[in-house]
Amino acid sequence: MKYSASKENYIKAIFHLQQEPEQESVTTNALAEALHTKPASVTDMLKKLKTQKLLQYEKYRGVKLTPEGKKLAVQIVRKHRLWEYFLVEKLQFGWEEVHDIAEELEHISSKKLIDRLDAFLDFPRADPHGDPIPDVNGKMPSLQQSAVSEMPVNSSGTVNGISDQSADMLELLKHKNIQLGTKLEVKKKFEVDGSVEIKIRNQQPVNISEHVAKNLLVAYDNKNK
Amino acid sequence: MKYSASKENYIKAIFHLQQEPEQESVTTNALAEALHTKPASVTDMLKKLKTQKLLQYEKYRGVKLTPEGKKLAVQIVRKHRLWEYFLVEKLQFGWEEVHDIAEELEHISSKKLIDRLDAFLDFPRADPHGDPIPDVNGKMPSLQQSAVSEMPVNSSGTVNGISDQSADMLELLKHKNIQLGTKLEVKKKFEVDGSVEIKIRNQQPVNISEHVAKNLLVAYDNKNK
DNA sequence: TTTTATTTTTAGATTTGTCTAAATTTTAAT
DNA sequence: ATTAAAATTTAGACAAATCTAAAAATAAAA
Repeated sequence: MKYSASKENYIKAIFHLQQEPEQESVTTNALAEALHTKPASVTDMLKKLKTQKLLQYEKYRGVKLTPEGKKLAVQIVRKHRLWEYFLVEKLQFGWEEVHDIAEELEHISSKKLIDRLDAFLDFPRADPHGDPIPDVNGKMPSLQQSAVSEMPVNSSGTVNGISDQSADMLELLKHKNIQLGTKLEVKKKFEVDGSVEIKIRNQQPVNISEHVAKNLLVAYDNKNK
Repeated sequence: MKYSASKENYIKAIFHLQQEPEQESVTTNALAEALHTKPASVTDMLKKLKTQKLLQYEKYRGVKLTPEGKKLAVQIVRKHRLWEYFLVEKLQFGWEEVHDIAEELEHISSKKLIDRLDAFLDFPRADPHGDPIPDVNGKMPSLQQSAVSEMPVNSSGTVNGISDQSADMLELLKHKNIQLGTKLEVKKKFEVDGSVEIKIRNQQPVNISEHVAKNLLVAYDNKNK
C-alpha cells in the first residue's frame, strides 16, 4: 500500500506524540500544532486515515495508531533516520542541516532502496541525533546511551548524539573538535560546577561545562560506527 | 523558486522531446503520451507553466522551453542521473531497476544535497545508461562515447552505457560478465556477421554479436570511473 | 451545577492536478 | 477549395488537502 506524503506525515506525527509517557491518545490540537496546520484539517484527515484502518478515532476522543499504523510509522522513521545518517556520514552535512532534507527523502517509496542504503551504511543503530534506527523488521535497537554527565570516571564511549541542537552548541562542539563518532574518555568530574574533563584520542584533555556534558550523548555498548 | 513534482515532470518531458532533431516545438499529444496523461490535462498545465515564464506557448502552436525552463530541466536531469549513478554504483542496483526510483528522487529539492552527492560520487560524467550528467553549472560534458561496433581493433574503453535495456540483453551481459565500468579491449572484428571479439581483463576473449556490439556503449576518453 | 472557556467538528470554499465530453482549430485528403 | 480526419482546447466535474467561520461538544471555573 502506498500513501501520500501528507498522510505519512500525519502517521509519523501521531506516532511521535504517542511516545510521550502517559500519552495514550493524541489530541487534535496537538497534531495541528505538530504539523503546522489547522485543527479542522486534522479532523478531515483523521477521518480518511480511519477508513484506511491506520488509526482508531472517535470524534472528540482523540486518536491512536492501530498496529498497522504503527508499523507504517516505524518504517517512515527508519527511512528518515537512515537518510539522516547518510547525509552526515557520507555527504558531510552537519547534524543540524539534515532534518529538513530527510523530511523529504523519507517519502521515497522503494523499500529495496532503503534496505540497500541500510546495508551500504553498515546497519547503523542510531542517527546523528542519537535516536535509534529501526531495523528491517521494524525493531528498535535498545541503545545503551547516556549523557557524558552520567558516565563514570575513566569510562569511554562514542558520541552518537546531542540533545541541544542549537547553533551555539554545535559551534562549541566544532571548536572543541567533537563530532559524531568521536571516541572520548571521561577523565575527571568536578562536583562544584558539574563540568567534566574528557580526553579525545590524540588530543589534550579538555573541559566541558555541565550544560555540554548533559547534552552530549554517548553510546557505550553498541558498535555504532 | 520551487515547483511541484508534476510541473517538474512536464518541464523534463518537454526538454527531452525538444532534443529530438528538427523538433522545434513540442506537441500537446506527444506530451500527453510521454506523461501518460490526457491532452486536455496537458493544455491546462501548459497555461500554468506559461504564466511562470518557463515556456513559450501559443494555443494550437505547440510549446518550447524558455531559457529559464531549460535551466530548470537541466537541473532535474542532473539530479535524475546522479541518483541513478548512486544507485548502481553505491547501492548495487542493476541498470534496469534504477529509473523508477530516480524518478522519485529527482524531485528532492535541496541543491546542496545534489552538489554534495556529485562530489561524493567523484563527479561522474555519465549515468549507468551512458547519458551525460550536467555539471553544477548545467553544462553537459561531451562524452567521447561510441558503440563497441565502432571501435577500432586493439582499442580499449570502459563500458558506460547500453542502449538496448531489454531483459534479454541484460541477462546476456550478466552472463558474459560485462557490466558498467567493465574495461574491455577489441581484439578482432568479423565483417561477415558484424560480431566482435573482446577481451576483459583476467578473462578469456569472448565473442559478442553485432547486435550486442552495436548496443554496448564505451567511453574512451573521460575518466568515467 | 450552571456558566464560561476551550477544544473539536461541520459546512462551505479554495487550490492543484486530473478527467470526460463537447466544441474548435488545424491539417490532410479528396 | 471543400470536406473529412486529427489534434487541441474549453467547459464542467472530481479527488486530495487545505482553509475560514460557525456550530457543537467537552472541560474548567465560578
